[in-house]
Amino acid sequence: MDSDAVRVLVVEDDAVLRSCIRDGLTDAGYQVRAEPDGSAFPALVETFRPDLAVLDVMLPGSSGLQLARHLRAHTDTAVLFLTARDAVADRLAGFEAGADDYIVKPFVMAELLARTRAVLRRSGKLRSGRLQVSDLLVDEDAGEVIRAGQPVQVTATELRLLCYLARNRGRVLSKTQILTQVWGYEAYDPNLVEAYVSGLRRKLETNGDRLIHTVRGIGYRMNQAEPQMRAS
Amino acid sequence: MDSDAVRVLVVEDDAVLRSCIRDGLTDAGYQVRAEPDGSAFPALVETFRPDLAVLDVMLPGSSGLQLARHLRAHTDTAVLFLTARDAVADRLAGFEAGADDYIVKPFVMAELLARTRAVLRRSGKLRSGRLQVSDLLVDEDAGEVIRAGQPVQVTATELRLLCYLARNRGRVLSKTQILTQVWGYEAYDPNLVEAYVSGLRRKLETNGDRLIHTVRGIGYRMNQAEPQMRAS
DNA sequence: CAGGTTCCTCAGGGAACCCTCAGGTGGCCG
DNA sequence: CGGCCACCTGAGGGTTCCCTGAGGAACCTG
Repeated sequence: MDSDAVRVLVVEDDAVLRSCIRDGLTDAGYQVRAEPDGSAFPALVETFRPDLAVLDVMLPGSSGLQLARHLRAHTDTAVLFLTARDAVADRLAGFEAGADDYIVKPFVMAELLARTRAVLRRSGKLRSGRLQVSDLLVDEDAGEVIRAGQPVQVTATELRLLCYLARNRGRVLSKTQILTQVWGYEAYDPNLVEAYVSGLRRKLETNGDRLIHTVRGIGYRMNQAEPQMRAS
Repeated sequence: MDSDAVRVLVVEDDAVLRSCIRDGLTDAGYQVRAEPDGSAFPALVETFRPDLAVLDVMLPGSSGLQLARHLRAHTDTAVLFLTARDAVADRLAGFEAGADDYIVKPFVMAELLARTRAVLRRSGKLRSGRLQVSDLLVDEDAGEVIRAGQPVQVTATELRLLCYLARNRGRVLSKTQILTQVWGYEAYDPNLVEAYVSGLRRKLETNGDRLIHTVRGIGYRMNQAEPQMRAS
């Protein structure tokens, strides 16, 4: 359900180790996809769009090095190798293929997590401002709003307001609150908020459903994401 | 040329190892400053402005961890620890202090260089290789820009700006950010950035499509041209 | 030293945006 | 059912922001 989470793609043929890594990364809050081999790799990269790939070097079928080169050529995905081969030449080959880090088995999960965090921090993948409410995606870093897959153009002020609402989704926000937090005003001009909510609604609620709810006499509220089946 | 080189600050108390590292990094083309301890550290950070710091953890006087925290708090300098302590807890403490990588002695110079390159590439400090955004190809080393197969001549400043935008594609960059990162200014003269964006657009957007998007009230953004195949 | 290129500043025009206002709309309560 | 009040929304003025051509200063280059 955390679709604003950082996505990690794991490719490891050892089943025990694979589920171990998956659980560890999942517990750390990442959205994880674990594969036993690289057969579906290019397609997965397209659809899953991982921020980080944790790759075993020795894989049935194709080498992890090939996968890394594919990532480096086509994407900005970070690469972390995970291997039993401890020779210096192997490590150099890994970095040559574009790795960001290289961990030798056996390892402890804590170090994998620490290195994962370090790599993600450096590559700017630890997203701060990226919020999702149902089919609305607000990317504050990119200054971009996407509704049902379609990008929507909003102004700077509209974006600030939308971010504030999305961050506090599920809570009712008074107009005074909104004014002080979004505009920094002390003054109280409720119509300013009303006007901007109106503008946002016109741009976002094209298919009729209500995103920003009016709570009469109190303020506005943006609903939580629909209660879907929580698999995890 | 040399003032353009990547700067590396080494702090290592062992004299033999220190000169060994210095020579290796120097031969690799870096501008190196080597210190036996952290006594002059804050001043050096100010004047030398290193892109990367290679720190020994065990130092006479202050710990390398303290130096790393100082860097992390005040600068964007990358940190690479270099230590004889091989316990997992030590490594975790290193990453906790904000390290980008952690190498255990003894090591071979080739691996230090490989990891150095990986860290610098990720932190955007390395003028490495080619950046590709849709049909735009930027070769920072050769100072070459190719758009739709046709070479485009750009000046040195235009190239730096273009690289910075391409490296941070997908996110909005404020003019202040651009000024400090591309020009190194503290001052705020937005028109300087506007003028150069204007020039780049004239040279690059000859076929009408927009490469550099202006996000009014916020800054500029170069889109990462990837097919939106996300089936929700 | 002359010529060319590059870097930066300046200022005018134009467009986008922010906010206000006023009339319209719809819910709530007597 | 009628009045009141809160909310909605289209229009417009003032302002800010952005683009771009022109030009001087500084820097190579021959």
